[in-house]
Amino acid sequence: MQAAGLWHVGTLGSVTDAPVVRFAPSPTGFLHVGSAHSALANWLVARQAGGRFLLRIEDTDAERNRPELIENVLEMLRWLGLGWDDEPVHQSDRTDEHRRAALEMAEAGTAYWCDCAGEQVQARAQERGGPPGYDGHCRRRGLDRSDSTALRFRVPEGTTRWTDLVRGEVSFENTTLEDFVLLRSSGAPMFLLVNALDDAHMGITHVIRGEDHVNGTPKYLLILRALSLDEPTAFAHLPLLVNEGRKKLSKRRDDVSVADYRAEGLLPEAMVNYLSLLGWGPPDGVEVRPVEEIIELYDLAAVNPSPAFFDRDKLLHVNGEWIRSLDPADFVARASPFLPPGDEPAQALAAMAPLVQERVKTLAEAPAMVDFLWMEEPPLDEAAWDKALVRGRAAREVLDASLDELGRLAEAGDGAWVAADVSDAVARVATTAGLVNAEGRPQMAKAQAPIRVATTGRAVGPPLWESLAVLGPTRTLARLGAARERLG
RNA sequence: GCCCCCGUCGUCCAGCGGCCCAGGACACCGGCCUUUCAAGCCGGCAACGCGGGUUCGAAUCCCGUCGGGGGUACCA
Repeated sequence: MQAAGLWHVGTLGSVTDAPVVRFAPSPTGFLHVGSAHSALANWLVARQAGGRFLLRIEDTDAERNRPELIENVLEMLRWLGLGWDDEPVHQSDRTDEHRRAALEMAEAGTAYWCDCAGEQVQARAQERGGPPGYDGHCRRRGLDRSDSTALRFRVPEGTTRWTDLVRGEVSFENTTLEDFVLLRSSGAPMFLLVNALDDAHMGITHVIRGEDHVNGTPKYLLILRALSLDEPTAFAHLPLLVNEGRKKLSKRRDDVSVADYRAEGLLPEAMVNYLSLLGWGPPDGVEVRPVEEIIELYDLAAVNPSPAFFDRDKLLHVNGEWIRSLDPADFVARASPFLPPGDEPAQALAAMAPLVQERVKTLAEAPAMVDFLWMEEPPLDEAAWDKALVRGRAAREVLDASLDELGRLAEAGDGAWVAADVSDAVARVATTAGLVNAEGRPQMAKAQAPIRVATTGRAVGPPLWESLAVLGPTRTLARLGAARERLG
């Protein structure tokens, strides 16, 4: 909340009191976690200060543009709960406007036409042994527009600086900036031009984006100044999200698709919560908390400028906490897309929900915890069978005694039984099978193992008494009998 | 190469000149609890890159150095 005052610093008056921010994805891939991180920061700032969070689709690259991906981006933002204001702006709709501004610069002399081919530029750079990049060859040639000329910005002398909310003062000597291209020879406007123009057009007050845009910022600023357009009141360059090799997260190497995380059973609350923790931490140290609180506490000025490792383990931990905090009915509803179709799986999960919630880190893990309840023959973990039934001590005795004790309980129970009675019966089984400790107490851990594998197919799972209570006497006894037979 | 940014436990975050022989979280290790597995609780391991300065006093300020990253397209 301390940061609230920041919105007013350097503004000219009451008009810009509430921040106007934007998320500007280019539809060249699925929304990835790095973009989501930026989108979240923008959204938080807008929601915190009663501002507006706008969307702009940067679709000016006709080559790589994949319109169908726009829908993925929007869907993921919706899933994350990062709702936007107004209709998304499509950059490609404003091309005429962009071109007009570029021509205006050509007219004013702040930009000039250049017919150098890329190879020529490179060759000259190599020849003079200097740094690669454009050398200003056409600066004074006074070329006219043609279908083989690109428009380049005439970088002025001086120093370009700005105050970054995350990084403090940042400055560039303009001599280190090359005369970059504004308009391709095809007439298509370039990213930097379009980006700056559209931000001005949309009245963006706070440009919040990844650190990879730092180097483009002086050019962005220079363009706005050449056109006498209003500059944003603040910039914030967020830390990059990196992989274990400390490299920027990339689509090729890393698991970055938000859609994939959703498919893995991450809760959007957990995703947003975890993302907020990269580069920032709440002042009170409470990490897992509702987004409403994060909105209140988030502060760009407190964001750590160094790169942050996207730690899957911690993400999963946060997700586990969120899953455990869910109301059981809500948990079942959210996990249902991960269940096989039909009423049975849903009912099985509902019957065991609280016990399952405590044991999974993702929704996708839930079905395997209760599949023995709806499957006629649950998949058998051979290693578990071998350990508990073949090599396990007194396995036959346990099964025999179980058939006996649980059979008696079933008869008394008239088709159903309760967990406490199952527990008592297994205690008697342990004693019968000789599984007792020095004090003569039944060793429940040992006794439950063969029964668990025989009835659920696995060595681990939810508490057995409750599991068998839901499974019911008929199926429990049938499976115990089958296991006994298989053992021989 | 050049430009820019960054540098506290393995990882994320706290620390903004004395409260720090550095705190929390994840991971890891041990213990307790316990019908398995989890969860929970208790405990442990583990960091201020290095060198100079400034100061009575530096993780905190300055300089340098080393290291890492990002950018350097008629991609966005």
